[in-house]
Amino acid sequence: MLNRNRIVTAAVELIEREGADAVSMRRIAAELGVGVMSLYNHVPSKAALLDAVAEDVLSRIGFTDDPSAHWTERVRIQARAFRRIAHHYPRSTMVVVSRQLSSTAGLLPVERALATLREAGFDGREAVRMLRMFIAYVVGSLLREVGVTPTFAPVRADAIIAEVDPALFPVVSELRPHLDSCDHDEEFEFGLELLVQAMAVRAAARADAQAGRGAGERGGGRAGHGGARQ
Amino acid sequence: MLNRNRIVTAAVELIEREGADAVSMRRIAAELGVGVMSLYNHVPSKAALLDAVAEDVLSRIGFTDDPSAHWTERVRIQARAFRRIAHHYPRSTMVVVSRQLSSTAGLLPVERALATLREAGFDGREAVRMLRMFIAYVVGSLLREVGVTPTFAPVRADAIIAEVDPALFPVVSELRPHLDSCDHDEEFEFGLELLVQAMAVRAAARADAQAGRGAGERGGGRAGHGGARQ
DNA sequence: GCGTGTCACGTACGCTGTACGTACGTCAAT
DNA sequence: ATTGACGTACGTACAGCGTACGTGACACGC
Repeated sequence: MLNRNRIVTAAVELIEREGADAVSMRRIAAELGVGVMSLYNHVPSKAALLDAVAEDVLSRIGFTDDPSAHWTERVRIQARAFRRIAHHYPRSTMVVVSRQLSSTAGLLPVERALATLREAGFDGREAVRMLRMFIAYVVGSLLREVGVTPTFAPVRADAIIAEVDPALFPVVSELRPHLDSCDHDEEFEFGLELLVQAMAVRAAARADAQAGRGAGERGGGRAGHGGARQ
Repeated sequence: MLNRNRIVTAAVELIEREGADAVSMRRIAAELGVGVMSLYNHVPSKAALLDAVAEDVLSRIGFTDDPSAHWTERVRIQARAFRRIAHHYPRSTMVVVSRQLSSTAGLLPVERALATLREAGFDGREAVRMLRMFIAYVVGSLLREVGVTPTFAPVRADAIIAEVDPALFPVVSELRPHLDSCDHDEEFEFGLELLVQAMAVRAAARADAQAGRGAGERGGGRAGHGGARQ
């Protein structure tokens, strides 16, 4: 018996196996051993099917939230959970990312993330902003890692190796070794840590401000801010 | 006379006017008043044409680099230049982002960015990492802004407004006003500022470490770090 | 038995990218 | 002046696409 779930699963498998370009209704139908039009009894259109694929992948994000952990660690864990899924379904991730989906799938991650941020001491407005910034970073990173980089990220290596003119691009030329290689895990963790620390500084600044003016001038967040601005 | 540039330009215009889905070789040919196959005298395939589109858009990034400005401000300016282009060619930006291109177009931005980061005091390895992190954030932000959000970012607003169950998603439900609205400029600047500050803290920490151990324990970046970690 | 629904299917239409053959310039060598 | 090569534009043709539509097989409450 054909049903929506079987179709979506077949689509995900096909995407991972042969890439998003290989996906066609005929191909999926063949994969399932049914006629093409039978699919349309369960899925209104190909676009809707791809939306369902995105939703499906997103819903697979595993949550092992540990409420006893420090909020900074919980943020890291959630970011890594997202990333793990993307690595498990790399090609489908591209579908997720390049598709505007309006469903409530993946709302659970948002709920958890916002709760964590509220716990960290941010008000609603700030929590949402932090979340959006975080998602931007994670999504951007995945886009690079998963192979569909905007540009120049891990760089095509060998292909261009001799093409860069040191006179025109001295810095790029000098840093080529670092540009050519890219340890995705390290890079991700580096940015993650930077972001978490930045958030923590903000949180500390908030706490200071709320704790009253008296001790407000102590070193911590304040000095960090000053150093940053000048 | 037909040539590659006219074709690429027509493609970009068509994408912006009617969306990437509307792009077909026949459509572009019609737009230029030529036969379909004539295009193939100047462009090897549709995929190559889209690569050319990406390259073209990327090369339009305007650079008003001000070497006299503080490096933090230069970072902001470069990020905003990237973003401006994306807003000028929103639909083409999606093409840029969802396409692995290996050309050296857009290498100039990289050169400038790396130079700026070196100037800020980062070594090669760190500069590259900072750049990658930055690109990830900017690209992720643009993906959200340009309309093809991975998920839940500005949220489809009205459509879901009643759908969220406050019992299941208390925090999302509570923060709905903030989730529904999204001032892209503000959000972008918020994340940008956070990142720049985080980078500045890192740079300051580096400077401290290099300046010798004696004054290493002074307030600034150090205290900021401490606060962040605990 | 008989409507009424659901589900798988086949056919058909208009679209796609592009391989291939053709026809018409222009330029170089004869 | 004639010839040949070459580059460019074009038309035709083919395989594949998404999907609208109609048909037939089966299960159900009456």
